[in-house]
Amino acid sequence: MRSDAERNYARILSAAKTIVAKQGAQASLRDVARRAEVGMGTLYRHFPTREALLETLLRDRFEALAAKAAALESARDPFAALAEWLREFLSWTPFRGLASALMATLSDQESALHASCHAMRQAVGRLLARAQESGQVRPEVDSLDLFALVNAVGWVSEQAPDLAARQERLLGFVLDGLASQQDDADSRECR
Amino acid sequence: MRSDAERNYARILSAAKTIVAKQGAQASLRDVARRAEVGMGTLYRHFPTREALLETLLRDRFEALAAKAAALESARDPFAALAEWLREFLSWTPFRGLASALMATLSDQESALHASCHAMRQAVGRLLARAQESGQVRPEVDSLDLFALVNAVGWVSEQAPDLAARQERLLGFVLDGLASQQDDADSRECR
DNA sequence: TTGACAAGTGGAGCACTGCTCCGATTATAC
DNA sequence: GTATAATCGGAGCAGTGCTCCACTTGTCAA
Repeated sequence: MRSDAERNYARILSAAKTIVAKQGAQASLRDVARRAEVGMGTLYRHFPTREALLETLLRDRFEALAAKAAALESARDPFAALAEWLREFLSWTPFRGLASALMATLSDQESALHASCHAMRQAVGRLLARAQESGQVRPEVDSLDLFALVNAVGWVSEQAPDLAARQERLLGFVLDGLASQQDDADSRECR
Repeated sequence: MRSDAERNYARILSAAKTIVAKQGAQASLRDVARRAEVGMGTLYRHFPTREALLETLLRDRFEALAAKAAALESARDPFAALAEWLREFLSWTPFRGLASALMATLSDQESALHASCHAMRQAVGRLLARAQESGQVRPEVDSLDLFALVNAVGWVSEQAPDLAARQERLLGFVLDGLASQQDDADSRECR
């Protein structure tokens, strides 16, 4: 890559990081270009779609989360490991619209983000399987359920500050819902 | 109201219903005006904000849901009543972006939608309280938790058709998470 | 050191958006 | 039939995503 191209690439990424953090995933790309002191053409040359830009911003973190999941696979308590990973996942909210972007990549195989978080999803899938094998999580839960619900909690947190403050609590409810249940609806009534 | 104004009001609402169902809450208002065969000025005269338009589209349904909640207050099994209401709530997905719009109204007291669904939220709050009094739902859950989680499930369903197909299932997990828990994390490990 | 030239740049331009404004129109009351 | 206030419609403004291409510039062989 030519040296000026490399410089611009870095400038764009840096500008995008700031602006996306402030305005969310729907930030104006013109604003990004402006802040990077670069033309629209240059921005689109380096990042042909908005998603490509977001993917580059997120890639490192996805890899780190995948690694974290891999490390937790050997933890003593599989359920606690799963819970820890989910908390870690949710603790990092770089911008509004992340949850939505992540859900969109599930069905869009072409998307840059799809490939980028595939490894992460696989790794957390193994965490889930371990928790199920140990009998701590309901067997009918699959990793799509898990991913959808944790993103749902993330989405709620994006909606308002007072909801973000409840994130831990909501995740707790969801985790309890995924955990193996001793009672069914009928026996619950008898308590 | 002048007769031509009344006619245009109805035309706009009818057009909005169709277009919002197709394009979601972010539908182009120009499209709505075009379909209603009305100028932009006319549309904005009747509905000064996009929210005002959505609110009018939703109002009837909110009232019906509030009534349904009120009716369920005398049900025999409070938990089943709550579950039934939540299922009813989720069964009606008039357009993409509804969940987000509803969450936004929570913090925005000025919004037309805020007033419009206040009664509904109060009614379902009473359903929740009954289920808690009967010991079927954890006492620490409040109606904001409930509203947030049910909207989160609704949001997930908006993201992809195969996720919409899991709506019942996801709601089930969430409901089990809100239900009174017999076991804590330690005892779960022993099973 | 100097061209040659591909690689890279930047911004004008198009079609769209939300929203405002105001001259033209029209339903209605007298 | 006319006065007039209510209503209408679309031009216009500032913004958006994205494309296109004339121009500039870094690189490298001569």
